[in-house]
Amino acid sequence: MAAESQRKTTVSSTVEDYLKVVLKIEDMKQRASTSRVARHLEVADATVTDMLRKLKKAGLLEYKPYYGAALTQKGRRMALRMLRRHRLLELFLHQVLGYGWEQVHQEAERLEHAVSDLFISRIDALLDYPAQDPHGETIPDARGFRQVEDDRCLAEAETGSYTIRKVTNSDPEFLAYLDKVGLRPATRFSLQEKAPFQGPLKLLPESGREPVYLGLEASRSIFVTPLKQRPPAPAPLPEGPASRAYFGRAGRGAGKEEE
Amino acid sequence: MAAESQRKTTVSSTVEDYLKVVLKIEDMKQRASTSRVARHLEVADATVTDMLRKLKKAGLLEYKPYYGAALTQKGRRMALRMLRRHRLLELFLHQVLGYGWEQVHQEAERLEHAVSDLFISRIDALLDYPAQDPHGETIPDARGFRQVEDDRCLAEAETGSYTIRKVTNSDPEFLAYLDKVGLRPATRFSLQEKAPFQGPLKLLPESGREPVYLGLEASRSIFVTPLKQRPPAPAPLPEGPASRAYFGRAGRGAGKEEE
DNA sequence: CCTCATTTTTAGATCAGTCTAATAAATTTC
DNA sequence: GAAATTTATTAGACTGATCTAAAAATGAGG
Repeated sequence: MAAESQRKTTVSSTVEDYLKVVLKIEDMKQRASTSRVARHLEVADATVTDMLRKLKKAGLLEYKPYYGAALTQKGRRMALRMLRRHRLLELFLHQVLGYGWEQVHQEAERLEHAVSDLFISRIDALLDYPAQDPHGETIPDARGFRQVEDDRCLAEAETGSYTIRKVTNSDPEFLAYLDKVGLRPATRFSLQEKAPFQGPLKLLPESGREPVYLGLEASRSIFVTPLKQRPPAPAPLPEGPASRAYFGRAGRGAGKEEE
Repeated sequence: MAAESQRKTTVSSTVEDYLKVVLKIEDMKQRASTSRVARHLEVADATVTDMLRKLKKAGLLEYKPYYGAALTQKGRRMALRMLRRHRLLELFLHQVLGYGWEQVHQEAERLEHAVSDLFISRIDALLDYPAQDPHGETIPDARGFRQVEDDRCLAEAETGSYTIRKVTNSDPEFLAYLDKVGLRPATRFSLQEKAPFQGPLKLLPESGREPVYLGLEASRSIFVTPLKQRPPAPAPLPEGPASRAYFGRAGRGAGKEEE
């Protein structure tokens, strides 16, 4: 092994949160500027400046004053580890403890800093090595690899038939609402109309009762895959809020790997 | 509701640890002196002095300088809440995630500060409202009541037949050893000899192969109930390290309630 | 290329929890 | 009951994470 390789640095849960946020911002193809990081973490800008300098010193990210931060290999590894923990925990809470999908985020947010690697590997096995969390987000594998999917944002979709792949919004109110109107990962629906000028979208969920009207802003956090005529198989996604049973499912979809 | 009743004070996990330790010391019928608390928490005495004064100010305990601390109602309620969380978590880790009984303590120690009340009530239900943790310790109920058992310490027992009720020691090495020689809660054994002058005890576990020799010190953390001739029913205690199934068991033994 | 608004950093402070070293109270021993 | 020992408290300092207010850099528009 080379000189300065994988020493298992242990960091505070605060540092873990900073790394997670920088990863999230980079994933959105944005620059991880001081103020952006501060907004996500709800702390003062000055606090972030200090912290970024500290994280740079620790080799977890690069930092250029007045510009912003970018994760290093090491920082990225740690951030992905947290992402994996978070999502596995969310799925565990949903599947084993019957949490609603609007409840899982908050609890996972605290647990991800507290559980051991053993805990994570046990729930991973218990859940049969799942690939998605209850919001449809990809769970990075133990080495930090993630499937890269090409799903598109509902806000940019044409009218037509789709399956919901993931919902990237952790606001409990919003998620509870989607759940109520029957929109969750793996749900099929048709997008019937898009009103112009930021107008609402009209969707018809497959279990087709009432049409659902959704604001443009809301539609930005819903990602879909187009349905190519007669869908071949039900989309592979865990489901059912209070199902206590463990569920199984192996194999991954097609797609590239990242990281 | 009266004026200054149950306002839900939220405290740091450090405070939770102090309260737990004071409860533990009081349970051992000892005075919660500064140094004793410091020893349990592995911090400097001076730190404890400060903290006890702070906890007194918060109404969580009484504190007399140069004497020590005693929990108030409020402090006791919080300490029992932590005890319940800790023990439920231990059992959960053992029963659902297949942790060995020597592994559960350390993980629960971190989780008890991180999980929500919802988490606790879900695992409580999942485990079917259990009364003992994997070490045989009583789990306080949601209101903070505990069964008071009259079991005696093996160190003070006469030769004869016993059932192991609980093991009050969280040292993984020690627990792994007991497990190896087949001594766990609910195990029946006969105490065959006690060597004089702090000498070892000779026990024969019911699944009687080899006799086991145990130092006097070790025997202090093992609590037993005498076996009255032909035992009527197997002792009620969850068991088996990697049993993934949920287990059920209702009802409580005879015994007084406390707190 | 100069000015103004925005963004970022610096400076200085606070808070919780901890430490060590020095002092003081309590207890034990002779 | 005075001296010695043990136990506890005070004093002063540090660390990590945060804040506010003031100063400085960036970059956009004229």
